[in-house]
Amino acid sequence: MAQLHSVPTLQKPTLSAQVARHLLDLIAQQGLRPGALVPSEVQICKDLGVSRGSVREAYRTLAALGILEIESGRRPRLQSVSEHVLAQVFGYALKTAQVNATHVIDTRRAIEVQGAQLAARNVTDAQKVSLRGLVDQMRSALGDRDHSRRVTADMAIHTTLAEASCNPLNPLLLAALRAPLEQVMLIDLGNRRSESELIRIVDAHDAIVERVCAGDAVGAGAAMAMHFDLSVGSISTNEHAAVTAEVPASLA
Amino acid sequence: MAQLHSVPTLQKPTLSAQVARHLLDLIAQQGLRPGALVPSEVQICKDLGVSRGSVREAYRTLAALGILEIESGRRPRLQSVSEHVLAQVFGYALKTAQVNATHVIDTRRAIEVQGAQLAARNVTDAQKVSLRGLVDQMRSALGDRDHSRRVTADMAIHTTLAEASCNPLNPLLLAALRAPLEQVMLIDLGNRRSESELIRIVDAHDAIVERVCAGDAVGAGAAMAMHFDLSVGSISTNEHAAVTAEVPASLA
DNA sequence: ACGCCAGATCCTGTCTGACAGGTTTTCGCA
DNA sequence: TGCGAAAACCTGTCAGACAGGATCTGGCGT
Repeated sequence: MAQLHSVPTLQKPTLSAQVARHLLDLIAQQGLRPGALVPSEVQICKDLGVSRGSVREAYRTLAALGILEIESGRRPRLQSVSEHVLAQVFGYALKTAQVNATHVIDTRRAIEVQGAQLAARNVTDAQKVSLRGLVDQMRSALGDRDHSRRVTADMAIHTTLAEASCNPLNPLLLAALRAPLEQVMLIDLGNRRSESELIRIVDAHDAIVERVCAGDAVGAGAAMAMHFDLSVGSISTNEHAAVTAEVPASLA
Repeated sequence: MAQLHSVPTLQKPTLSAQVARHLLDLIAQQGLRPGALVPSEVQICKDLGVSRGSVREAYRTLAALGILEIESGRRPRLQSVSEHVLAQVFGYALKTAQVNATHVIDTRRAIEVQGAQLAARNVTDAQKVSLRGLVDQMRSALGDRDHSRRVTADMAIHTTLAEASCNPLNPLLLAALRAPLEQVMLIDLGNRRSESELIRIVDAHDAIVERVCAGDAVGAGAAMAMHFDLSVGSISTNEHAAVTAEVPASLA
């Protein structure tokens, strides 16, 4: 029954790790859902007979994993899984050069291409309206001096598509992969693009949304793949971009 | 300069959160890489003038995120990004019913289809040999009473393909999505399959490996997609499986 | 009887000081 | 010069204490 899966990164069953595992077992046992209250630190101290310091460290570990929401004065409660933790992990991997921006973008491509396919199957009417409105907004922002409005609409389209896929992992991973990229790539890509490039980008989004709204999964996936290959190609013209550029045709 | 990105899950800049951010800044400033040593707790205490308890909590947070490797008696050092943290997050999402097994498998499908495409481009000769050997091993294990040998080879094929994709995020996410599934789906799927199903599964892996070794990105992706749809369809025949089952043909 | 406010209670954030046990370094002795 | 033991360093854990925010409770006033 004592299943040692080593909660954080510790191999010797330290006390705080055991406390953390106890908490996780408690959650699983009682089938707690996000928002549920968990025992206070002092309560666990008395229950398990360990010092408050050890319990605090366990709580801290679970809070870092996005499992517990801890606020001063309040009972700790379970948190909905959020992108913050994943974003931190990916951000750390990027900052320490364990992965590079191309890897992250490639993974986003995989997620978003499949997400577009699923979105075409599951998109709601309200989401269709929202998506079309965002495309209009994007196009009308083409003349803006700064690109903030266009970029905002761009991101909102991707987010909405991820939500429409009805797989909560899609918006989660999208946000988690996007955030660290923005921190690393300080240069605003939009500012370096030519007018014709910007128009092509808007057209690409238009095509994606159109295919999604039409319920055309294959076309939506192909349009999303093409969008990525177009953008990646204009960011850096290394041989890798050329490699992935051949794939989208296969999706059509 | 004071960029408040809220390290863990705390909005009020608590002391320990500030310490954690200080550590991260230190890492970024000095361009530290995995394996590098970071200051000890006591050192940071003296440097920042905070109590050891607060510093400990910060270190604990970073350890939970897989950034620091902390062991008794040793100076803490930077860790290579590992799947453990991601697996914990996904496992928590699964256990609290924020996502279900289908979502996880769908995401794996997206990752692995693209991974197979990239693997076909980047696979090394040594990996080709290894992959072919694993397929042989899988086929020769068809007659085994228990399925452990076949399952082991199966997983090794997927892992090797992910590594061959030359995107470190692929093996990372594959492992992170696979581990929690194994904990949740206690029923050994292999034991419920018929002989003909098992043969089809081996053939599917054979086809994937063959396309990868031939450098056929499109075919490799299609074969991987077909493998997933075949397996998912036999796991549960809900309408969702039917939906995704139509996609693979488009990839061919 | 109802609503509001103040005190009591609970909980987290932080500090101080201390000791056990493991790891690394250093230094003296052979 | 080489090796072993002691010293220095580091994390793990404990106890007790106080500040401040959040919540609950009960009494007071209308």
